[in-house]
Amino acid sequence: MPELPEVEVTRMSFADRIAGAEVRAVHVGKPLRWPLGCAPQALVGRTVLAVRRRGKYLLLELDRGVLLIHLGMSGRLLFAPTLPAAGVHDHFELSTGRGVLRLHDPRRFGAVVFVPTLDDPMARKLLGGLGVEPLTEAFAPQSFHAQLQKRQPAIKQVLLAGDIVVGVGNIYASEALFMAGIRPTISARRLSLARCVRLHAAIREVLSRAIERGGSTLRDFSSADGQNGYFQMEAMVYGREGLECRVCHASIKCLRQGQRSTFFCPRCQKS
DNA sequence: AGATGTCCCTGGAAGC
DNA sequence: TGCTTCCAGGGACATC
Repeated sequence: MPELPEVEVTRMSFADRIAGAEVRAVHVGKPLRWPLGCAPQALVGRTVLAVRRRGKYLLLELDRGVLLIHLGMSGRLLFAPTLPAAGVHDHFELSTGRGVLRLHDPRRFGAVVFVPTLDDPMARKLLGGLGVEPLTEAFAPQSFHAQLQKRQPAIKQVLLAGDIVVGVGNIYASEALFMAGIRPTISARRLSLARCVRLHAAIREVLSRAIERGGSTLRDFSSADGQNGYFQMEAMVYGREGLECRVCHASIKCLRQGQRSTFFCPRCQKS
């Protein structure tokens, strides 16, 4: 399940290599989450200028237009000089002068959408509601606190919504809340400034550490250069229901919030 | 408008 | 062993 770290690691693994490449052919497999938004053939002849990231979206900037790529939860990008013939789960492929970029996505929650510019309505729909980037200066403790003050739902769900801060998915939300000592069920508006400061730091810590480790959470994650240098994350709480807390040895609990599983330590994390 | 629930999809695990 | 059922998850969308 790619969260921000996995998307960023993927980006870094091929951005420099694909920059400047001209598209020579396009292959489209089964439908993804949304239609491509242009005829595949229309991409031929365009040049990839850069690969950027916004939240969990990759932005493949072309000399004319942008391809928005989302990995959904089972998506994986590969970029290599050559690749074997496309299989049943390979749903989008750009052949370029520098290699083949392929989206492999068994569950097809992913998306590849062409937009002429980022002002395009579709681009605005997908990117417009996103919160600040957690690893930039725009993510500041005071404003984070001020935003949370306006939200009634549980802090875990507010983090997942992604409209205050992007990139914190189900796994890292549980981990960051553990690191900050905050119970996932507490209403966001009830968090003191001091606790928001700790949560802010925890989110940055968890995400940046995961990026350093090469995208850590995934059992099946590999970056676009095929490095399966993934680590099974040293999760403190995620997926550890019934096991001992690594800090206090209490039994880790699991509950459902908005159809998602949340893991926490009942002793380390206070309401 | 804010909060909550539903759905998309399929591989793998668990249950019978 | 082979079937069925359940679960995972991001996030747009529908509904209250």
